[in-house]
Amino acid sequence: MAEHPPGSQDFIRAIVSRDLDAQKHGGVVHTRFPPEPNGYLHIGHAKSICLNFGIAREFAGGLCNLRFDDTNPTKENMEYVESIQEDVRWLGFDWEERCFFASDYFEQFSDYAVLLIKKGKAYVDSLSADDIRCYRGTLTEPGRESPYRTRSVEENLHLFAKMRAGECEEGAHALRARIDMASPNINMRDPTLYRIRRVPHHRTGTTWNIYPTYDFAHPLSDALEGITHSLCTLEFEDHRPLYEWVLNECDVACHSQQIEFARLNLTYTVLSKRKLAGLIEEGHVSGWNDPRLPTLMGLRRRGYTPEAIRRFCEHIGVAKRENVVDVALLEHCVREDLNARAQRVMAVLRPLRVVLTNYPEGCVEELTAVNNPEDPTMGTRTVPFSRVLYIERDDFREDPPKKYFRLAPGREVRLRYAYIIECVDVIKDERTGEVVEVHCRYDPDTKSGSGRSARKVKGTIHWVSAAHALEAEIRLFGHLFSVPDPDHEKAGQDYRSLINPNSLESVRGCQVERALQGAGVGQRFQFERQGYFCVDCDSTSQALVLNRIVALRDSWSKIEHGQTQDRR
RNA sequence: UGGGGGAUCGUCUAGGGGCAAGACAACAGAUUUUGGAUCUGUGAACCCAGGUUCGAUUCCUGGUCCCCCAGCCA
Repeated sequence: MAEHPPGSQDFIRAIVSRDLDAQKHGGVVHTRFPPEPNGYLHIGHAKSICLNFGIAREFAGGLCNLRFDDTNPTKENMEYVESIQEDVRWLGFDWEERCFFASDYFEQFSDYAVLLIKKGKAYVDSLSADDIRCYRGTLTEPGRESPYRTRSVEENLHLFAKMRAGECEEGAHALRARIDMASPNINMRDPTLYRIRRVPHHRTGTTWNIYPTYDFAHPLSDALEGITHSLCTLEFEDHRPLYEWVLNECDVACHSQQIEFARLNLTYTVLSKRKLAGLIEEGHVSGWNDPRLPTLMGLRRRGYTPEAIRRFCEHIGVAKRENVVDVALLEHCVREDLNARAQRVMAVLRPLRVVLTNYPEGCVEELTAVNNPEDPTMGTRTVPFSRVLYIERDDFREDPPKKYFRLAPGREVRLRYAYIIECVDVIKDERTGEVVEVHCRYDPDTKSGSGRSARKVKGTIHWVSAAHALEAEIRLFGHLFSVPDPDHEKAGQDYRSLINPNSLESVRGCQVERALQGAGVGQRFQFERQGYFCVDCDSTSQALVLNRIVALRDSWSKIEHGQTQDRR
């Protein structure tokens, strides 16, 4: 069921509801997600997937097909087909037995082309591509009719057969719709229906020498599959009259309705295939699954959950106006999801050695820690505690600023799940002045959960027992671009010049809690006070590697930044 | 200066002749053994000008600005 309250569904669902109520299309809704297998899916595609599959799921009897729009063999291949299938499945959608390919319909498309020729609605043009462009006119001037426009039906049939039989060179001819060269809509100025491409197709091999264009194949594919609502992005809006023309002239039984919506844009990233490919080719990122990329494989590797992405897609809605969604909303959605599900664990990214001078040497206590305070059914675990610990370097300041609640000389903090400690000494490197170790005294009466001490301290910090910790590499990601709208380059500016040079920081020598022992690739954790992390595919049993999915909200950093600004 | 779309808080999205709603973000407070989470609160918008109307963000007219289209790409 739609989770949208009545009266607040998006305009597409409103149309579907209305059509269903009116018993249009026999009272059913049937959508499709129609990617071209020429690249990998990104979060913008997720919006379309969630829309199409979501509508099918929400309305009784609804169905959604996966359909590969594989009409251009020069750009497409099976690797993309497989990765797209994997991504759609991962996102949580099921096309059941309805995975189709436009190439499945090539024979029927060809029959329809012949039908159009016979009706005098299509002709073989022998102008070159350049000439066709010249004849097309401009935005303000009408086009001119091709000299080949008046060929006889017989000649058109004959030439089309030759094209199909592979007897013509690429570019020698093209099949065009005979519509109106003076149309103010350029798409209606005798658009190309078929072109010659003498290259093997990833599914049909060398059986075809001609391939239909999107404008011809798409409406017919929809008709053949019984699609009721054909959802696409705004740039196809002025193709709609052509979509209608093809359906009408081919006299198909099913006449679906094309509805356009605005594609997704996200701050601090790019979503165009061209720009994403550029980032990879030029080595700005490591590949299509680089965790900084908004590709589904990148987000998956980073640790994003399908639930979070689906929730995000619900949040952003569907409308016709151009939009740029704040990436903070995406981040909010993962946090919301992972807060409820991720096991808590302590991990120190930048270790500072702490010695508890009054803690017995060689003693190890096993302390009880809660796995997820949001979900008691996740139980507890035990964490080893001993005389030498690591804490976060950030959690100690020799000269603490105002409102800093963590450790500093003479100050007290609680160690999470353990004791209150007081800093009694600071050991520095004599040459660099760097703090290398902190000496503290622990108060045995303040053991967590003992209830013996009513003492309150302002801060609680995480820690790890030096002797028991595991070492790990942890990758921190920032935005890929340093400006919120890298797509709107100022004049003379290239999006590449807006790349954030510090979008990846790899931190080695991190010390993580024993509980991470044996964690498998893809497993997610909350590192207390820090964020959500996911075991990367580079991780091995010998060398743990984790990605930071997203940091926890950090109100201290805001306070601190505010303080530094005030000091100006 | 052709055609097609669009314009509501900083962002995204609702609403539709009669109090402009929600989410994210921001800010403030409560709470807290995660400066997390949670809770409460605050600030924040109808592109402009006319017209119709008791009343217009909504309807009408005229502007302005933004996006898309001249692939044998999708």
